Amino acid sequence: MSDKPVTIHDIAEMANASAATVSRVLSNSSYPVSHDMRRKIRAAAKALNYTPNMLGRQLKKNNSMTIGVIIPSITNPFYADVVLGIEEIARKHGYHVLLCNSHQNPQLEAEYLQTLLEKQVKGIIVSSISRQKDLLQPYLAKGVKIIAMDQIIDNPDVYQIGFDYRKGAYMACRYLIGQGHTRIALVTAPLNRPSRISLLNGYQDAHREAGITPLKAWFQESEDSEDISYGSAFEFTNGKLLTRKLLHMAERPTAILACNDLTAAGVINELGEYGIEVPGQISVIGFDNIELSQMLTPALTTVDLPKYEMGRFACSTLMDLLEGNEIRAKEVVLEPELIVRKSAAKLE
Amino acid sequence: MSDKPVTIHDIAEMANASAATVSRVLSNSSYPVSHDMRRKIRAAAKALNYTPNMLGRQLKKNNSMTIGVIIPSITNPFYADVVLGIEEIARKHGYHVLLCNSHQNPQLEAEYLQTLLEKQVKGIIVSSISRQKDLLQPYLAKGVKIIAMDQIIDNPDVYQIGFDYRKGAYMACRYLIGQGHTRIALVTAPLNRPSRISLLNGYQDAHREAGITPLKAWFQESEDSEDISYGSAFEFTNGKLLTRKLLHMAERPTAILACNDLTAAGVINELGEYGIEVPGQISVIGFDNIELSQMLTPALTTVDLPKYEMGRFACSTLMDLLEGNEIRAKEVVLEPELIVRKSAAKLE
DNA sequence: CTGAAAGCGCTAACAA
DNA sequence: TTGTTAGCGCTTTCAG
Repeated sequence: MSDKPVTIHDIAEMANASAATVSRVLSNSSYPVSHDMRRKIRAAAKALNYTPNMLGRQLKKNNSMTIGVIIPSITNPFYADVVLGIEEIARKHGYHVLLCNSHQNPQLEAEYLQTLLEKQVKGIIVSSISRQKDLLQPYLAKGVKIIAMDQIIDNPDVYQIGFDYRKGAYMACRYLIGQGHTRIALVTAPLNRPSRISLLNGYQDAHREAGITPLKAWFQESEDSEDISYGSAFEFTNGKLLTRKLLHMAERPTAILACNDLTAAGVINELGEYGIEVPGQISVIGFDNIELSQMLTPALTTVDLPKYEMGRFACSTLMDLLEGNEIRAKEVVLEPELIVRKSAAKLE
Repeated sequence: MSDKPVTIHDIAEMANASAATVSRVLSNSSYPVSHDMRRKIRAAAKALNYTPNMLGRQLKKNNSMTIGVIIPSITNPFYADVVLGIEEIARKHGYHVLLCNSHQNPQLEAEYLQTLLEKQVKGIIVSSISRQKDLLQPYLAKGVKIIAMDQIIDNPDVYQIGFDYRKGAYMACRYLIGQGHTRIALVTAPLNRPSRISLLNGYQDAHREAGITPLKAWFQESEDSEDISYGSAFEFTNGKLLTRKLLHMAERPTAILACNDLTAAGVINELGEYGIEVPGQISVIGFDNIELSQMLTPALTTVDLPKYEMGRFACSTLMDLLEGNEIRAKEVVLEPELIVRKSAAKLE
């Protein structure tokens, strides 16, 4: 099989043209080429079963038409949604996406960043977990455009797009309080990200506003662990573990807010194992509104975050940046929305 | 910011060396270079904050060190797992993965195939949904190595790796029959893929062997639809719809086997809405063993398919192929395993 | 051990 | 309208 691959020179020869002319027609340049020549070249290309070598073009044009996307894990449906949005926009602009799973590993994240640069990527969308502030500086210095998604990065040259986690948690708690709940627990993964801290703030704000002081013990944070890498089962298990702690307390809460739907699934599951009815005895609210949430029994009341839209928005902004268009805003915050389903109810 | 990017020539100048020598040390060639020269070049590279341009190297070496992966949708956790496995192996070999979501769209699949080739990818792992048999032929002719995953492709030049769906369904039915069930329904997405047909065969084989003839109406296949693209909600809804049909029949089944866990989730959900207890009144068994299955209530009894392993295996084989190693087998079938949880029980 | 030179496949001045 | 030429950044003979 594979002989020497066909190049524009082969086509040139066959069509009695020069490589330049071939390039002009095959790359759809606006450069004038006679109709006849065009035809001959197209025919030759087809006859030889020609496939353009983008490496050549890209090297010449210094543009790989590829963007990099770094996320913690594609196994998390939250990110799968985001990536879908990114990809859609990228495709529309003729860009490809190099997807990198950092597996919550800062080392890996740094490595990927480097490789992306070597691959001549001109733009990167990243949901970073690195706490290292200046990790991105060398890349920015080289002119790479960077969009931070979901996780804010403290750097004036980085475009930011995220959700209002505070407001989401605030809305959820307000809702519960409105339903008569005064004993609301917060079950969350470690507060090692700004988003999680905002979430806690929303929880506190809603309580303060209502003049309620929740027990310290109702705030349950799972232990910080490095290798969360593999799958959503980790979050689920967290939800179970923390719920168990809650149930072993003298003063049980009547409602539980979880930092995400996966965790909420664990909460509900554990409550089930203790024979506690949801929402009859304890109400549960999740966060994210991934598709899982409607599949649970009872269907999960949760805070929707427009994940797909965030992906689209992040990528649109990046495209604007790369194409030299005007940018709307350097910092964008997307609004959450409370999705009322069946897992939270009025306190009797 | 971004001036002219730094090249090996800049380094050569600074280190009083030639570009050739710089290349040799920076690409870790085994070519002999004096220790002193090495040091100087390394120092210069660091001083100039040099980043190699892989496009140059790859064009020269005619090897993009990238493989392509085409799957229906990353939003389906089944594929997310597979991709994780692929990526792990690719990384180990210094390869990158260009991930493409075909969205069940044969047109898109064909486009991606083309782009991958243009990007000089030398190997592709594909879970194809195209029914067009000779789609891959031109690519194979150009020497691209292709691995078909999960969905068998009828082409002797394509390496195949898949699951024994027949056996999985057979095991599930055997189990149910062993539990006293004789009225087992099969709820499935359209039989437009070989895997689904195998699944039906397994279902039939188990029945035949037990001397049971299931009602025709217990086989419920959802309607063929083109744009399933977005998310797992589609499968879930399918499960609900088909279950509803089942429940409106005079002769209800006592057990339901679903073609995948997402569908099974829909089945359980719909049964719940009808006030039917699982597994008390109707048993349910899923397929795939995605993480969702342990989060459902009741925890789903299901047929595990080693997804992650399939990804690893597919990629290992591809790496062997690309590195010119001996290949173990052209066709590999991975074994399913029944995971007994709580959603199927003895018929009282 | 080091360097000069050619060239991977393509595009873009510049000439004709 | 077409062709010639000179690279994009890198590797790799082939000479020294």
